[in-house]
Amino acid sequence: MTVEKYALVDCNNFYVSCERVFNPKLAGKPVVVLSNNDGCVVARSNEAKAIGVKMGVPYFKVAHLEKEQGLIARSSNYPLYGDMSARVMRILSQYAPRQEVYSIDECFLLVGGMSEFENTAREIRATVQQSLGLPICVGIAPTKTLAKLSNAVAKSTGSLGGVFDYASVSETKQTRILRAIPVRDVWGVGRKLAEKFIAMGITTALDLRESDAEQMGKQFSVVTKRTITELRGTPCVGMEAMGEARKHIVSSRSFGRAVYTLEELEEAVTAYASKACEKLRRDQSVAGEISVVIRTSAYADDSFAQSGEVVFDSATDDTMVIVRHAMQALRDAYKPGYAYQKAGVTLGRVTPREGRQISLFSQPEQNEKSEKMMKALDAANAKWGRGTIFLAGEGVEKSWKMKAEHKSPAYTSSWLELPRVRTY
DNA sequence: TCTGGGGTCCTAGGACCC
DNA sequence: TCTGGGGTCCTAGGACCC
Repeated sequence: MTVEKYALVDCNNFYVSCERVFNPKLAGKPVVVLSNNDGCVVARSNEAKAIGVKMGVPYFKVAHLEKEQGLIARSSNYPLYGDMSARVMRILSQYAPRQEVYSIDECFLLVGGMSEFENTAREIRATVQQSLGLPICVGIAPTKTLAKLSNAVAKSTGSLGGVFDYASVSETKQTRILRAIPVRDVWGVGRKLAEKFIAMGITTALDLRESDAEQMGKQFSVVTKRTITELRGTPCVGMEAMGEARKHIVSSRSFGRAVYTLEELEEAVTAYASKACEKLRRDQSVAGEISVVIRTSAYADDSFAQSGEVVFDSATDDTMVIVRHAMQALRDAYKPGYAYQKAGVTLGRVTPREGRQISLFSQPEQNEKSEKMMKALDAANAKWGRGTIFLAGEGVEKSWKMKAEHKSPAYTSSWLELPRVRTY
């Protein structure tokens, strides 16, 4: 019988590491990458962690560290991170029969039948460092939940050299490891659950492992029961199939300043809906419904949010049709007199394009025409860069656009922004 | 002054049906 | 005024993830 074995490979401080690849001056310094709109800290170098910058903190609260401690902030550059991610994942995929890309910076590998994956993991680590300049860590264990924890151990214990195999240590040692991990740090235990667990006296990963799985399952949910079972070494969360299309597609952004008028909201929502449609077509899907949300700052005392929805007669991927529905949904939601800070568009009832239901009332010529138009639009934007062709409704000034004041160039995905190499 | 964005899954409860 | 029981489906909302 083969024992299940999972490896979780995770890039260290991924966004910061990507920035450092193209800007070596950032090495060894406290660096953070900010969320869209330069709002919150979403990635930190070890040096930034060391001077006390917390994950998710609003940047204005730590900006004083620029002067005091030499903290460096970068705006997020998702085209760069996405491209680097694809390169890492391609390399990793070569080392195991099955790969599940779990997020932009981590993936699971199913390494069940492979003996001694630990050595392979070290080789992977060296390869990624050598070819991309990105540091990674690998956790290996009989379940995904334990692989996540093992990865954290690999990351926090310098002497391990970035790789830790849970099964390679004694049960006593395993118990000691779990005792040192706060229950909040277990995969699947969020803030709310952690509060409840702690109130029950379950404060560590070990406490959770030793709790009554049946009883906890009844009291909370099957998710909790699965987590407990996985902590005991019995896998219940398998590998997800790759390439399944999303069921919802969201495009939302905060504005760089407050927005009051319907006209400006129309521009923003047109832009967001167009972007969602691009994702939709890339997935080879069609959508049957759109909802538009507009909101004021969530942190204001009188915060206000309203949404509108439109269900389509037939599912479509046509930007112009969808934008028209989006405008309807927006007008349903809009109330004058508010300082809007954010708008978002969600496409719902998303299904594969193949085998979709065509409305009884639509004309085939119409469909063909729209298909050609969308193909041309996507091709132009792929060739000459996003935003080469866009609907006039997006507006040209876009004065509501988000802030990105510390942005690095799109080194790997735009011909105009390639890094320059100087020789002497 | 300044607080992200994009997903998934699970559950409870209502609607509806026989 | 009295007034069954059980099943399914759908949706909204909550919790989680990175």
